[in-house]
Amino acid sequence: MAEQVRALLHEQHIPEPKAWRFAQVPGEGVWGFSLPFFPIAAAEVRAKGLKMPVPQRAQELAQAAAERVRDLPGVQRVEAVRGYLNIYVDPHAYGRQVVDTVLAQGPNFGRAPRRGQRLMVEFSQPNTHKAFHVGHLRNVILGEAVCRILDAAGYEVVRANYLGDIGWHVIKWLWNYLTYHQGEEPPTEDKTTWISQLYIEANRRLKENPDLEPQVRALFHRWEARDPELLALWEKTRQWSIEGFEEIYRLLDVHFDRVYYESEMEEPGKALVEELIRRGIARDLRPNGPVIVPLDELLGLDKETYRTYVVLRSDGTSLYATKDLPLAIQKFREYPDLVQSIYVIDVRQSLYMKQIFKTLELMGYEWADRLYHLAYELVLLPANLIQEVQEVDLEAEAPAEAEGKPQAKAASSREGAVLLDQLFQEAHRRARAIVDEKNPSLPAATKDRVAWQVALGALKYSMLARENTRFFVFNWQQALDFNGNASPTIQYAHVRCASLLRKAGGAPEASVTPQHELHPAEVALISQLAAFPGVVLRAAAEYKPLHITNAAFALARAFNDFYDRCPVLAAEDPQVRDFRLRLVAATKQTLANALHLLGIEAPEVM
RNA sequence: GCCCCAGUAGCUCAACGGACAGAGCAGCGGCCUUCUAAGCCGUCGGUUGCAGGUUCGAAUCCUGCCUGGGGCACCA
Repeated sequence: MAEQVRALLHEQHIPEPKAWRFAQVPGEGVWGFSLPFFPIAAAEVRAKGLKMPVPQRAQELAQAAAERVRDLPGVQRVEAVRGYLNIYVDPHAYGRQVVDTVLAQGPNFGRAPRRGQRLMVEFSQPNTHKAFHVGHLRNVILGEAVCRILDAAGYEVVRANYLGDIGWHVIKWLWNYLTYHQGEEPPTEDKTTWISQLYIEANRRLKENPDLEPQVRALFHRWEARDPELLALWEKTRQWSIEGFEEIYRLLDVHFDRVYYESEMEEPGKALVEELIRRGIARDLRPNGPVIVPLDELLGLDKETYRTYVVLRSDGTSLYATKDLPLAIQKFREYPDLVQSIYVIDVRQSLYMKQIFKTLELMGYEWADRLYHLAYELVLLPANLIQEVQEVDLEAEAPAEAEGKPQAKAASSREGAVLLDQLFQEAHRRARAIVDEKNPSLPAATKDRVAWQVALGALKYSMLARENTRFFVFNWQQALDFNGNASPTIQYAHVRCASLLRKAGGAPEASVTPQHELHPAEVALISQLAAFPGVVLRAAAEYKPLHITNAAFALARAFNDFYDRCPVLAAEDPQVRDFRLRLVAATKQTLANALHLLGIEAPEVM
């Protein structure tokens, strides 16, 4: 269709507008192409020196084009309005085509052809021997959604995790365990909470009694000396942590293809630092200073840009910075064909990430320009939760906020509060209460399952339905708001579709061309379906699940509107009924596909 | 001091340089003997932080400023 119009315009020597939009024309209940003629008009006025307002010339051009396009096959109506050429296509043929496409492609609707390109997404990156809390949740949910979206956009995605399995926090935990909990085992369920309690306890003991610190330092030396007994305990307890994480990942429906360990990067990292020094990229200031990569100096930049990258402590012990270099290299060694290596990491690490990338570039790795930092903002805790946090937050410093200032505090890794288990249980409790209220006749087991689908969906959706780089202020009410622009609205639309299809015994398999005059609600719904594949590509290109949540919500709203206005089962004309049933089936499929990209389940009943 | 991000309805947020800046929540008023009311409709609500600039056209791009948050050598 677009091709035909394009060819015709070309034939008639009418310049072709640059921006092609296939969309509903504002205010109209039908759809078509919308072409603005302003750029051409502007160019013309400039070139020929016409004394004429651009909008007027645009309108003239649009009108001229309209005359030519009018008789094309498939074109139902053409109009030139305020400089736009609107070409309306035959809604019956188009409606059938959209519905047929969705139903033919099924779960693949919205999925692009395979590109034969692989990329890696590193996300989650929890520390072992520590809590996993709401602050970590956004990372996991975002990372997983981005992976699913990239996969749908045709990439082969390698999901990578990077476990912080060593460092002072681990040593502190081990010290507390050895000294006060020798021989204890975690519970079979919710290991993470147990582990995190021991960590909080370790911090409390050390804060209350700083004299104990030499014990911890002594333990660190035993670690450095690779004391076999300590190593064995470390491995065992680390495994508990990992099992705890797996519980959470299972619940969130997240998996990883490759797990890297921080502890494995320590030796290679130190070796790399030596190489950097040898090659004159790094400067060794030991023992009076650290090993640094003076990036701005090396690049001859007068203005502070990359600043100075510290790669090794003055005492020779390693930093995160030491280990991130070999990690990046290891990834490309294993997967040389990666077209991109994405790091889902807190926006505060932006400068640090740039330093890593630049250093790798200076080292001559040709893939350095394929590294990408996907930044996201923190989850904040509002004032009413801070109190709760502080009760268990014995490591963080007391907040010194002024009176009257909006109080929000980052849910940083030091804080134990709002653990995931607590959050999930509360979410489930609330969702279950609503299921009981809305649909009391469901069997208890079904109610329970639906409550999980709704609860997790609401949490995931609330974190994805905003710009990655905007703060997410956590509060129970909003995170678990089941109305409006939230996942239950979308799930509910899916349930309504399922219900209609159940009652009808499924949708007709054969293609149906609607003969009736389509209701504006039907047109709007079909438009939403047609837009979905484009939205997926855009979400992938920008790494923004937000586009998917917006599209899913718009689709759910369009469906609810349709549901309210257009009888399906009760339609008098069997052909209308058949077409609408197929439309319902297509909507159900697209809603399910969209929810899947967000990692959210689509219930059959709720 | 340098750098990054944000500032849009009372609140939380959308909006590919394009048509009248849209949703949800909260408020008010309607719609369930009829396909699940977790829904739908109506209504109220805006000088898109300020001032310039570019453009036929700016919430969007550029410059400056204001406000808030964050980052800047051995934390992770």
